[in-house]
Amino acid sequence: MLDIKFIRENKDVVQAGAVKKCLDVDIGKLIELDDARLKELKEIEDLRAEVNKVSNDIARHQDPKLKAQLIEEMRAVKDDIKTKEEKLRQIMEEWQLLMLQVPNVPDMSVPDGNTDAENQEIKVWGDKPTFNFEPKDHIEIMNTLKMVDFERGTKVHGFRGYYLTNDGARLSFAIWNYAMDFFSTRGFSPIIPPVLDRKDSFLGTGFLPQGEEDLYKTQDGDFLAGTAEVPLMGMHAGEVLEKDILPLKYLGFSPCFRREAGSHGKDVKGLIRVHEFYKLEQLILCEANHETSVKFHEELNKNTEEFIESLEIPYHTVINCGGDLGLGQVKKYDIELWVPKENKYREISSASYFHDFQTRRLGIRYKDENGKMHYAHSLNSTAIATPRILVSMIENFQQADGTVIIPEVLRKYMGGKEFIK
RNA sequence: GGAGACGUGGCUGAGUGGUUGAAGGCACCAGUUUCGAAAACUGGCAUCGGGGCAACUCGAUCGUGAGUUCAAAUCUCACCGUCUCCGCCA
Repeated sequence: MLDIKFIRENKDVVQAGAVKKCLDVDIGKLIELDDARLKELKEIEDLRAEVNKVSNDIARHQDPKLKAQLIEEMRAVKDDIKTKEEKLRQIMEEWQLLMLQVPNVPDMSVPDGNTDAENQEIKVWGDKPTFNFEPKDHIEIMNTLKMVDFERGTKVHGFRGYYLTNDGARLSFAIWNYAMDFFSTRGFSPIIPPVLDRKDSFLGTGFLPQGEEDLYKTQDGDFLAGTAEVPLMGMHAGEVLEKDILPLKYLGFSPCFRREAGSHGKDVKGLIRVHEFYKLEQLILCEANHETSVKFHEELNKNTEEFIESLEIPYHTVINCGGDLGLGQVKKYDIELWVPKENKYREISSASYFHDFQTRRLGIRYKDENGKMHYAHSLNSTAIATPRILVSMIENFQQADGTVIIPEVLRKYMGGKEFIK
């Protein structure tokens, strides 16, 4: 949610931002509607002022005849207010709907483009492996090593179901534990949040109202979060934070549920796209300052890059084009890992910042030194997602004999083992 | 799931229809005092929106949303939440 004042004062900028994000939003129409809203509001407030004033008079006057007369007069005014309020209610309904559709303005540095195909590579790291044998895909390797069971996964869960078994499960724990240690040294407090959450946090983070079809919904009207970002942001909703606790840096660990509606034909095999996975998520709430947001955004992305580098997996980083940005995102970097058998990079991480887009919806504020209220800024980035990371890890580190080298930093979490065999 | 109690500002806590945006206390900020600090004293101290250069002014907000009334923190209803007891259960 953007500030309506900001929208009014920068309507060309906001409209251009929507265009850059390839979204069809009519800012002119919103402002017309807002004019009507303000006009109606003013009329109602003036009438209320009169009622308030006369009501006080009624309380003070003793003369019963005069009282009765004033009460009668106010009855008529009240009817007038009711009519106007109904009109305002209708305006507000449309106004709110439009306001929810207004996207945050992308940063200058965001490239133009419609889809992820137009994202721009800004960094390449590591050497892609060369094999002196025919490399296999992660499905075949993991099946052979009894690390995964897709058949039974599908039997029990259905489409996209999987079991991680034996070293598949062990390797997952190793990654989580290693990530916990790695990110803790960078000032992140670990949190295990609830992922079965009320609607509010989804609205606040921008996953609703758009995107409902990608969420699992319970019979109580709650939703299963597709990322810990939802409950981590909801955590401080409606709060006024002490400025000196900022920045807040959280490392959320949670299962993630995604319906993947509309991607039925995509990535139908393997561990790339599943309905249920686990993710460690970095999240920061910081003071409302663009430079600070930018600084932390770079830091979040660098954290994940360095985490991947410590695992020695080749990757590249892209800056997402306007059309590939979410409604609230100002700028986003994706980190993509090399997947040898597919001969391409696949997304593992996504780092973005929002300015006060989310915190305005959620009501997360703090007071500055001068006692002035501000909405905090929010940012988040994947730390690491399992089992997706296993795809590139397994494929990159496979050997001719079918075994897989365990990255050195993970070995102490795997009982000192060097290979999965 | 059954029964009951309750939800007031950063915290605590008065307030059960009429100048109550809300007493008192704590915390916080400024000043007086002090070499400095503490204590004491004086003053200030909610948020959101509208109008105004400003002083200021108008509206809204006492969990949330509706309702009754000329007038609601106070009455009614629904929802959300917290606590206590009983039941069930990991």
